[in-house]
Amino acid sequence: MQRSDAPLTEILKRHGMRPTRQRLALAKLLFAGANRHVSAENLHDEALCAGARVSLATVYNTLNQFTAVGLLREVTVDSNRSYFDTNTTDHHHLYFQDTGRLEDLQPSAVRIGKLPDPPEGTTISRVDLVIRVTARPD
Amino acid sequence: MQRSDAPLTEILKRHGMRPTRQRLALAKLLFAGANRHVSAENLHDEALCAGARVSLATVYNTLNQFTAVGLLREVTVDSNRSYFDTNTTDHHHLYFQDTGRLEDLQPSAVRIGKLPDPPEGTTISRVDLVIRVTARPD
DNA sequence: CGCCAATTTGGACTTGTTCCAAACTACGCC
DNA sequence: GGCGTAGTTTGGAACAAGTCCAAATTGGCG
Repeated sequence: MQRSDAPLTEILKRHGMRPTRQRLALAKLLFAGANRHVSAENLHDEALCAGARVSLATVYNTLNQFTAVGLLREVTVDSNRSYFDTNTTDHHHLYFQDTGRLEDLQPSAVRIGKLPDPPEGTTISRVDLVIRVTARPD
Repeated sequence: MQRSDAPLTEILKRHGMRPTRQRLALAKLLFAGANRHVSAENLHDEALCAGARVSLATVYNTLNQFTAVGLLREVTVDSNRSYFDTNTTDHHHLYFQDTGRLEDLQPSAVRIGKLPDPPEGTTISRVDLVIRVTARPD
């Protein structure tokens, strides 16, 4: 509860969430280091290993709340599982179909040259581009 | 069983599948008219309404088989449900987040100007681009 | 016509996720 | 520092999409 949790506490408060033990533990795992891609089960396991007592239900709640306030972004690459990305800036993804691994692409790595106008009465909320790769078949 | 099912029968055979009553009925719904996007439940309902006796399990089997042989293509836009697209040519998608509606974009509507090289030992199997739109908030 | 492998099927099962009511806790107030 | 209460957490039930399975059916060939 000491150490550098202060900034995390601040972040949670700023988004209108109480800095509970569980949210802090998850936030620490998510935002402590480099950007990451996690699934709920995935993060739950990690939390337990790290000694945090958090239920799976809370992990789901928290991921959804973080996403709702913009701390996370959901990435749809697999129709059986949700992935959450700690990188909420504009970028695209590289997906290894064989392993399920997901990586960010530098925004500069992809250039979209032309997009259609959105249909009348709608606005573009996001443009997702996913490059799917498999092990070379040789 | 008469009429223009002959071509459908042919298509099934050509892909190593027996032209069963169920597969023919589903193929007819899928390939008779314009390109479509369907989910399993969705197509099952439609088949029942059209008077075809097909179980949901068979709809799943058939969609997966059709996809495996390249008659359909799976589109991943929603992490709770799989969509299948009868348009297997190269193109992208427009997704109405409010309604769940999915539309094809003309290949010419989007131009991807630059793509990174795939990592060593992998090949790009597909590049999926989805434009997500919502009702304009005004 | 009859056989056999391919197919279909209902129902059980699995997996990912949400729901719920009861227990717990952060935090403002005195 | 205790208290009260609204916000949180939780285990377990509930749900939904999809797969599996063993038994029944059927297409196609001889």
